[in-house]
Amino acid sequence: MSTSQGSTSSAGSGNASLGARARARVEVTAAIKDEARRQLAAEGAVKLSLRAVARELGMVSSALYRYFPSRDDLLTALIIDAYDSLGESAEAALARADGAAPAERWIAVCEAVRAWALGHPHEYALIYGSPVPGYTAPEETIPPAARVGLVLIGIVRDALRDHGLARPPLPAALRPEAERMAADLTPDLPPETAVALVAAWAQLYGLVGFELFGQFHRVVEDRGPFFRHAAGQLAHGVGLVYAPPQDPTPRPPD
Amino acid sequence: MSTSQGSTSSAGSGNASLGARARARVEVTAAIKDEARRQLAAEGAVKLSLRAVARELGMVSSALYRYFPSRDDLLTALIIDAYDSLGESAEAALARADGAAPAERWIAVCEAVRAWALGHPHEYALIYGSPVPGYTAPEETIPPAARVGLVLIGIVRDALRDHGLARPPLPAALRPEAERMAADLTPDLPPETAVALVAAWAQLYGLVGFELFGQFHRVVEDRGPFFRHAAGQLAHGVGLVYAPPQDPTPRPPD
DNA sequence: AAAAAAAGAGAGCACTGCTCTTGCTTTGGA
DNA sequence: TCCAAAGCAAGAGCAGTGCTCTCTTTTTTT
Repeated sequence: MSTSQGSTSSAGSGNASLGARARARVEVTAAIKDEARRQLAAEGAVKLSLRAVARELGMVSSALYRYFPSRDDLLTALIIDAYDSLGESAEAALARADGAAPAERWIAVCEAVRAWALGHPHEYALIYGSPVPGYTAPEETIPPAARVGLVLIGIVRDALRDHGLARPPLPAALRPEAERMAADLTPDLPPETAVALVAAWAQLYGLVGFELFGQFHRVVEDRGPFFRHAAGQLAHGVGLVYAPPQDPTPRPPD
Repeated sequence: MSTSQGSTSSAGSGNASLGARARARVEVTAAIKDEARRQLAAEGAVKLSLRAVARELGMVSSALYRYFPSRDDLLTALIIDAYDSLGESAEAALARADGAAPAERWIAVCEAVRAWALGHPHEYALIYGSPVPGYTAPEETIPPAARVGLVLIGIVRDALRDHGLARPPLPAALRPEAERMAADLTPDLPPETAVALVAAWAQLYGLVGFELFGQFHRVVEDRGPFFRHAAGQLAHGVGLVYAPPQDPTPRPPD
């Protein structure tokens, strides 16, 4: 679960070749991020206070600005780490499900996302909840944010190769956009699948968010089985089910 | 779109029978809410400042505490209004789609939710985004929060009565919970439908949230048709499609 | 060894939510 | 009608925030 999340994030690698000052810098930077992550996990992004972080680290608040030019930059660093941690969880789940049927692999990844979200609620809220107003995600968050999506795409790609895919029909109004999406995201997948995949991707976060943010309170109680079932339906929606392995390109049903 | 949203929310009704003081109170209360809503729409919940609201209204900040005992209480009032405004939009859309096929009515409501969200992004974030940490939604937000859900349930209920419903199979592990959910939420709908409905409900907010919070940036460009298609797939998922009108209780397919 | 770059410390600014005390005005009962 | 009680506005003040300056110390580079 907490694969790369804890402790001295990027400091562990080879910093022996660095001077004392540079080494201290990466260590202090990591310490700031760790303490900030602690406060984030404990109290949430809104209550994350630069002054409190500095206080906890025994430094004065202004010194912290040598490492992060603003509170938003600190948050951005945490966002990137959170995306990476979540992506790593998803990738690990996929690796563990190696060899399973496509729908099972899909469900495994969905459940990994859910588990990560339940284990890191405030970090999940930071990356998939309402963005802090006035804060616009900078470019460098985009690649880590894409990791889970890439995992899902990979599952579908493999399924197409190994088992074939059901292809839900597409309304005419959506066809141009669908082809654009397919070309941009998944060059080797049919447009119908690209659309279904993106929709399922978004819907997955609807399920997770509703559970996490309390919308299922007194509505869904036994949430594990419910989620698993819903994730299976999502898999079905992208065409991931029970297509005969011997027919690599089945015609769309109906 | 902005049906009950603007201006003097609860003040418009009959307050002629009230004394001058009481009348002033409802007026000031409404003015505070209106100005707060303005700031919320402009800057988001985090930047909503009691002092700024008071300043704008020409009063001193401490005076505002006579009307709302804390910032959270003001936010709660705004949350309730937002839920009601969204619910009203959904209900109005349903009314406009009167007579249409069940799936079309479903899509109309989904599109109303999306339109409201796009028109009131910060208010949407307030109610469906990450809750402000440390803030737990009080009881009085629950009924207004349920309005959209009730609209969706109504559509499905009508569809079952008038056209019949496809009933997706349910895994055994989910059956007890499904029956509990059906009994609590939709006494006249089958458990399979209750589960599918709740899942679709959550997934709808995944679609809306991803669009609103920028996750579709450079992924989905022509979002209107995409959303309409996805909403139609959700309708399909709850069994809302093309069942022969002459057979009121069809057996589940498969 | 001298110059330059980096880092920490502290004071200070403008802002926040919230509390407390001090007066003023409206209200309802005697 | 008078008067106490309640409601309300104002101001000062507390503890906290992000952030920016200046000044001093430490480390690195030339």
